[in-house]
Amino acid sequence: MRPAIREALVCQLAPRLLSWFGREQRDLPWRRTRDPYRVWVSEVMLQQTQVGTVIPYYRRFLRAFPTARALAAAPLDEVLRLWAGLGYYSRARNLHRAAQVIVAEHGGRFPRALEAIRALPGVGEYTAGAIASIAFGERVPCVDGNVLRVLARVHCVTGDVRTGRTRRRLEALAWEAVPAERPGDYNQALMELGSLVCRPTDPACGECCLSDLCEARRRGRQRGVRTPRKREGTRRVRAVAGIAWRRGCVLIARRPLEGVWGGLWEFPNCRPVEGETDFETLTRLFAEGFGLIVEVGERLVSLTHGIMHERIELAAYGCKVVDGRTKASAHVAVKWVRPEELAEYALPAPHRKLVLQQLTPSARTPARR
DNA sequence: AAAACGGGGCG
DNA sequence: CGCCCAGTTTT
Repeated sequence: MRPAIREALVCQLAPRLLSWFGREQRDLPWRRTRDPYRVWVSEVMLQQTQVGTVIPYYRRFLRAFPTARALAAAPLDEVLRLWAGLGYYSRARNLHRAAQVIVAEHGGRFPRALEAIRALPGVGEYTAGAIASIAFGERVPCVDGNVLRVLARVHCVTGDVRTGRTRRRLEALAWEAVPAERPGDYNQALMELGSLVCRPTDPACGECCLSDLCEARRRGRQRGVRTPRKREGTRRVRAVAGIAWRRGCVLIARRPLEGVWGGLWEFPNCRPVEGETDFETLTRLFAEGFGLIVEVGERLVSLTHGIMHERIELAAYGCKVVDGRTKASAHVAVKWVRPEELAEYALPAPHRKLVLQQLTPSARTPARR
C-alpha cells in the first residue's frame, strides 16, 4: 500500500470505530467507571477469561476490595478465595502484590505514568496501554489478540503475528491510528470489533464498520491473516482424589504458593503409578502424604479437567479415616472442615465441581464400607 | 476428542 | 525473542 493511501486509511479508523462503538457497545460494569483501580481489575480478569464469566467475579471482588488499599491490606488467602474458579491464579497473586506496590510506592494512588503502570507485577504492555488509555485518556494503543487480528486484516498483513517483524509492524500501525480524542473508547472499540465482528473464523464482514476500508476484504484474504500455531496434542492422564471423612468433616490441603494452583486448597489427590489400583493409590497417598490410615469407599464421581497439554480424568472416592495423626508433606497446610465451610476456601475448578456434585446439601453423603 | 486461543513472565 | 504457564472455547 502506498504511504499516502495508508495514512488516509489510518485516519478513517477512529471515527468509524467510535461511531460504531457508540451504537453497539455492550453495557458492562467496568465501562461505567474511569477509576484506574477498577479498570485495572477488569483488565486483569479479562485476560484469558470471557466477559460473561468475569462479570459476577468483578462485582464480588470490588465489593470486597473497593480500593487498592483495601486489596493490599487483605490476606492473600481471601484474595484467592474470591478468585477461585476464574483460573490463572498467578493473576490474583500479582494483583495482590501490585496493590501493595501501589500503597508502598505510590501512596495508595494508582500511578498515571505508563512506565510506572507497566512496572506493576502482572501488568504487561497490553494491560498498561489499556489502563493508560481508558482510565487516564493517554494516547497509547493496547494491542491484544483482537487488535492484532483486526489491524492485520485492515492492512492485509499476512505474516505470522507472533513473530517479531510482523508484530512490530502491527504495533507501529496501532500507535499511528490511536486518536487524541477518546483513545480509551477507541481501543475498546477495536477490541470489541475483534471479538464481536472481526472474529478469528467467519468474520462478519457484512456488518463491519470497516469493511469498505479493509484491505484483506478487498483482496478476499480475510482468512489469510490467521496463522495457527503448531501444538502437540493433549494427552490423557488419570488422577484420583480422596474425600476423607472424620467426624462430619472432610480433609483439604493447601498447595505451596509456587507452581500450579499455588496457594489454593484441594482434596488430597495424585496420579496413580503404573499398574496400581485406585484403592492402592489412595491408601498410599493418605499414609505417606497425610499420615492417615483410611478405608477407601465407593467411587463418587469422575470428571475431566483440561490444563496445558493434558486432559486430566479425575476419579474421586469417599474415604473413612480409621487411624493416624493428620500431617502435611507436599502441602503447606491441612485442615478438616465441614462441607458447608468449603465455600470459604479457594478451590481450583475441578475440586469445586467435586464439591458441587458430592458435598452440597442436595448431594448424598458418601457410603462407607 | 482435539485443536485453537493468548497476555505476562522469564531465561 | 521465544517458550512456558493454566486454563476455556470452538470445531
